[in-house]
Amino acid sequence: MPTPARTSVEQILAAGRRLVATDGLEGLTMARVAELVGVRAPSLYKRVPSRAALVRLVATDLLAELGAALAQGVGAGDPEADLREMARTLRRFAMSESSLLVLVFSPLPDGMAPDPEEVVRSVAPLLAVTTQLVGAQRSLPAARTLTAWLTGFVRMEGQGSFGLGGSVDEAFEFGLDVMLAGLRGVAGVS
Amino acid sequence: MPTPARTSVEQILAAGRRLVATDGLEGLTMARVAELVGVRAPSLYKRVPSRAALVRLVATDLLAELGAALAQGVGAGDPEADLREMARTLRRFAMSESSLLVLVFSPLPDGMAPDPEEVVRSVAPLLAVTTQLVGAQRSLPAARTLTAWLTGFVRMEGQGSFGLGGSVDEAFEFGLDVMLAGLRGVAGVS
DNA sequence: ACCTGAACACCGTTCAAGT
DNA sequence: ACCTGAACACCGTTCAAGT
Repeated sequence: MPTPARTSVEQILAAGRRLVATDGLEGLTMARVAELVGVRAPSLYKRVPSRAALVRLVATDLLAELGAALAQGVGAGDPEADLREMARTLRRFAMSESSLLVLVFSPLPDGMAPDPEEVVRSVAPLLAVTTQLVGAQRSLPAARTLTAWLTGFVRMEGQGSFGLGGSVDEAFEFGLDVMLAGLRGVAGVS
Repeated sequence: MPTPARTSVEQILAAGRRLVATDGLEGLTMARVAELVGVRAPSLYKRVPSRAALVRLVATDLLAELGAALAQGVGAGDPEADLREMARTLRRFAMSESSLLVLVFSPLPDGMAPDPEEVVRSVAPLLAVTTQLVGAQRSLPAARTLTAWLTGFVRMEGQGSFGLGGSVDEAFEFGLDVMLAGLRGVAGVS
């Protein structure tokens, strides 16, 4: 006699996301997720193969959101303006979801890292802009330089690692100036 | 009747470090540490207040090692050469201890992050060089730009996030060129 | 077909009891 | 003074039993 489903992957995902946001990654336990969706822990395994898979689901979900935000701010202006816009968008996103950042810009145990395909997709807008800036041959190292700086920066900011005082806003804009001046410089030498 | 100590903080620290290196942070459990040092888990609490404190100890230890390596390569040449040297030293260190990287360049749960004082000390050589490059007023944002890029890069490399092919060595040297050209550029405008 | 309680092997941590 | 077994409250996960 089939009994009706009492929850769904969507509900479980939302509960997982809420727990990571409020209590960090270690706050996402199967028992607490189950409680939030109104079911017992073993039932979760009908929808999700493991806790690691659930973490991965939340991370991928978050990354897709970031990718959508990035893609939105691209297109109109010149490449430098586009890049500034995207960088600020990424930082804004990271700050608004700072408690979830651990899922996207940090190393996760095996099996919890977000879907690599989604990673590539979310970074695509950045790669498009660097191609315009430094040409196709150098676009890959340029995008890597840019993403390394960006992810390093937002992780440090989200973690509160800027402990020496001074304006973090200023440091971000300064960094943006350095990146653009530097990309201009190496592009000119080519 | 006092019984002789059967282990030490040093042994416990070494065991913790070995476990993180081989099995990641989650592989460091009190039971396994105890087994490695030849004691039962409860005895560890005579030397170390908690697992979190032990993780923090390992992280601080590792960071001190990095700081020593950085300080070593500084001094002789011009500031740009010093910076290149230090950047490569940091990357080499990160690669050689890639499995321990999670302790130094990643967000850790509260209470596990390395001693902030040690963080400041380890970064001091970098700050000294950026001061020479861009002047005292801009040295803080410059150092932040640099460390953001460096930590972002080594974390991505250690995590294997450079999945699109291409030479990672080249991307690092390219990034170094961008940073130096960029710092030169903004310094000139001052 | 889904949900449940019971169970298993693990955690970190505390503590009374031994020496 | 240090070490230990036992215990506690928690994990993730499996599974037979219920509906």
